[in-house]
Amino acid sequence: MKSFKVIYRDKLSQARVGILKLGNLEIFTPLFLPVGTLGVVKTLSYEELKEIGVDAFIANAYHLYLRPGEEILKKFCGLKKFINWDRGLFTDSGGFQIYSLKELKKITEEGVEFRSHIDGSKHFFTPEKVIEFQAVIGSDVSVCLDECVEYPVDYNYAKRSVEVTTLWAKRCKKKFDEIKKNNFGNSQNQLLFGIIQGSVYKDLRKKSIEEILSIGFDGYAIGGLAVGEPRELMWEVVNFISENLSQDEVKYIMGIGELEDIFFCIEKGYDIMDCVLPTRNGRNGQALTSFGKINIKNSKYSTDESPLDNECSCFVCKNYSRALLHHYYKSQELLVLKLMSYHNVYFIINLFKTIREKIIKDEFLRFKEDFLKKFNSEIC
RNA sequence: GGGCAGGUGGCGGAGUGGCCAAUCGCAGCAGACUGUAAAUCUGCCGUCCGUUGGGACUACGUAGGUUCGAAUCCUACCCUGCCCA
Repeated sequence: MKSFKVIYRDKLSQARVGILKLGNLEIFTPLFLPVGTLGVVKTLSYEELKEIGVDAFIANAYHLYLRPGEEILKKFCGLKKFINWDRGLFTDSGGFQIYSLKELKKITEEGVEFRSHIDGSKHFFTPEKVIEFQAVIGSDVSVCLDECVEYPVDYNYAKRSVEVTTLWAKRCKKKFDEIKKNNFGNSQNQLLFGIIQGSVYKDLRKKSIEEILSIGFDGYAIGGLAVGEPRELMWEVVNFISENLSQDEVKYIMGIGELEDIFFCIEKGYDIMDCVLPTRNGRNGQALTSFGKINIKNSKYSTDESPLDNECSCFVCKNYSRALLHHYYKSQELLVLKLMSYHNVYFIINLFKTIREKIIKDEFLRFKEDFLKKFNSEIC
């Protein structure tokens, strides 16, 4: 029983619209996942996420392991029950933390030892443990433990990380099947995605694709991109991977969130992406608008009566002027963090919705061109 | 009227003869952020010139003085706070 089905393919590009089945849920792709590392999309309530139209978000196993921790999640029968969220939930394995917590980790073939960024305590994560813990979390989609390497990284190290990632993927898959058989965990229909690594080296990407594909997963995630490499290089790799991955599988490109990159990836046939940018940048004062990005901290907005984006219909744009948001930001009024996050998530979720509509009408490429032209005009 | 403490860049507050255009914090100005150690981080922040190295000018209450050299020492004055009368 396949959990993913393409329902429409763009005639002019590889963009497609699909349906991802997560238990009883049916979610349309291309899908954008806001990031809710600790089980919450920072500043936003679950009611607000639903109001915006968020179908799924992604939480993080490493962070949830440190707090609230396994016991609490077991007690509440998983994260979805704990937070009372009945839409989609993805979890990341902690592979990204191998990259982002690089001073606090020690990696071996067996697994990875983290020193907690909270109290310095040591924790050893094996592929099996990460799978087991994601079962406890009860996410709809879990991912394998992988080694996300930084950029630049030398070829030999990248090669080794591909090997480790493959080795771990096999162990993850084995543990996952075991868990399914024993009916362990808090998700009846959890899926497991494999992760492809290989940095910017095409032969390594190819090797990783072949190895991960041969293990066989419910979907395929692409990791290790958008970690500092030049955009052109990233696009080249994105394109290469797309050409070498089966077009029938669901493809999840991890960590992508700049609008130009989102359009590029969708055009190349990727179905799912996630990013902290709408929320993090929102908290840092940046708003996405139809006419480009604006930084609400800038003094020029102190008297601006217009909304963040006069083409946006979110409640923030209906009720709050740029001047007011500027005032809140300058006064460190906490409400602004929510308002900015809300708008940005709304903006991007809405954009994905429009993109799906445009794909079905074979207007994706034209829409992409028009949208980016306007977005880069920066007349806001 | 007397005593004590003090007056430093938009504010707070270091400095107490050369390394001082002056630590630091705040405020201000701008930039960054791509599977969140992020309500974070970085840069600028006397004026003018220079892409950089740097240069010129004006400045530590006011006015004088000592000194090769003063925000720093001396004199007078002005002002602020506290205490006494």
